[in-house]
Amino acid sequence: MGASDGLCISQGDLAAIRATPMFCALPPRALDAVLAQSELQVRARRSTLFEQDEPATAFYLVLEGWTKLFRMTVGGDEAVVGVFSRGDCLAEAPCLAGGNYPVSGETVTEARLLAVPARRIIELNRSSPEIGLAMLASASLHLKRLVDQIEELKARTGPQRLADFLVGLAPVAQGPCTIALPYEKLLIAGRLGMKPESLSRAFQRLRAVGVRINQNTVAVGDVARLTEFAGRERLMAFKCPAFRAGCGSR
Amino acid sequence: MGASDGLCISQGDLAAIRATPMFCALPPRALDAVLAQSELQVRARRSTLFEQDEPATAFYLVLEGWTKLFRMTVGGDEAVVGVFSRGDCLAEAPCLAGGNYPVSGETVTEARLLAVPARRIIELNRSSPEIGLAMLASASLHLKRLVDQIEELKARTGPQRLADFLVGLAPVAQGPCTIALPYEKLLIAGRLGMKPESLSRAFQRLRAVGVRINQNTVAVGDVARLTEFAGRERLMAFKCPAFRAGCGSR
DNA sequence: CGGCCCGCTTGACCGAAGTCAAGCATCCGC
DNA sequence: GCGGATGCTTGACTTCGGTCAAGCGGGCCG
Repeated sequence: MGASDGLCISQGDLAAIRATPMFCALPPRALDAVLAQSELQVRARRSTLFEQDEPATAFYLVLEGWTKLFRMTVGGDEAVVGVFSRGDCLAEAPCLAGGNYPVSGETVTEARLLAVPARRIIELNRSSPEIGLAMLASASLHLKRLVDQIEELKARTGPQRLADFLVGLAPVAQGPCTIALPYEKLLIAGRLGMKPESLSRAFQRLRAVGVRINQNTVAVGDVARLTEFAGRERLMAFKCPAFRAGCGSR
Repeated sequence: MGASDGLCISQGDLAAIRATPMFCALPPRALDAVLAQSELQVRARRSTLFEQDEPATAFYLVLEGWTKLFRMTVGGDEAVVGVFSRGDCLAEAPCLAGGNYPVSGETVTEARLLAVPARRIIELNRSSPEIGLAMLASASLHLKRLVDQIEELKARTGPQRLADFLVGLAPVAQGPCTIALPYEKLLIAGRLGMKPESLSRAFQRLRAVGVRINQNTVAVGDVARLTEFAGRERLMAFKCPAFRAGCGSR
């Protein structure tokens, strides 16, 4: 809350900030003005950033660690809307639009964040209108991600969503690789819209397309094969004899 | 494409435009400037507005009729992302952010639309920065709607989603009412993330909470009861003996 | 009028995924 | 080391919802 605290941002963090869709188009003077208003926060795991339906007063840029956005459902379990890491921006749209947060936000690991107060940014918008467009660009990206998620939920099975998730994590586009799961399986399950039990079984099924799992390390035989599996038409994936054949112990 | 065509907008339409989250905060001079650049379109049913992955050059404001946003899946069927009517705004975020359309847009009935070219708006943003914030407000609303949809898909059954849909259409918050379905059942099914067959069955199940359907007219016994059903915890809805009892022919 | 197409409903069937319960490993404090 | 919490996996069972196929009713055209 201190006013002009000597906000000390490392060179590396600054580079990350500048790479953001939200800040990349900003002229340096405007960026400095934004940073001068912001606060660097270090948060423990499971720390609440904001809660759904609260008035949106600040948005966050993740510098290190992982955070999630989610909704509590009537049943008491949470519907995860997104999981974010370095360079991602949270809740900027409702914040600038002057509404309430449509979701709750929480850290899932220890995390370093940049908290940007809304009021000041709105004022800044008057003097440098690029800010408005930059935020719109960021919001537009979020819209796209949500649409992606809706499409996945509507048109793909659990194992396919998992395959897609792994492909997104893979360092190469084809050939073999190993992947370290970035956060707990419980959260991965939430992110993919299923229960932990289903995630377990989804991993089992992916053995048929060359995926081995051990603890939180995943070995992929061929990323291209995974990609193809993720995109294959619903159900066809399991009806096809070629895949059925690979299902036995091996 | 004619330049300064005598863009003739009725008083009623103008009122609708001013009621939009996107244009309501705009000073009259800026609004005039926007309208001067825009084009009034009358489209037949099933007319394509834009296609997914095309560069976004214009956004649309619906003045009359219905339009939908959707994605084609690999399997060939479409995942509906939203259905819009008078006063709703389509695709403004990617348009202003200078990206591609993340979805396809199409009219589902004959429709009257205002098409707003992107380039000119971006220029206008410089002289009146409120435009940026206004668009952000609109984008923020869309984000909220998408999150709502994700929550529904993840946490609710088909009949519950249908109940929620009907509640949104009902003119009262409690007591009996009748509702005319605004568009074809096929599209309703898509909007709710299910197949037409499942929609039929969902209507059947809602008989147990006092919903009767006849052609495209729905009679609701008590909207409050529907609302309660929509929010009830997953599965509980069908396990509860009180509801089971009402399931027989009656 | 008769034929046809289309949108919708119904029934039979099946696969996907949630629930419940048990089992197992790891990590932690005492 | 032990007891307990936590997170993950497995199995048996159930329900939801998709698929396929048939049937029905209305509108349209020849």
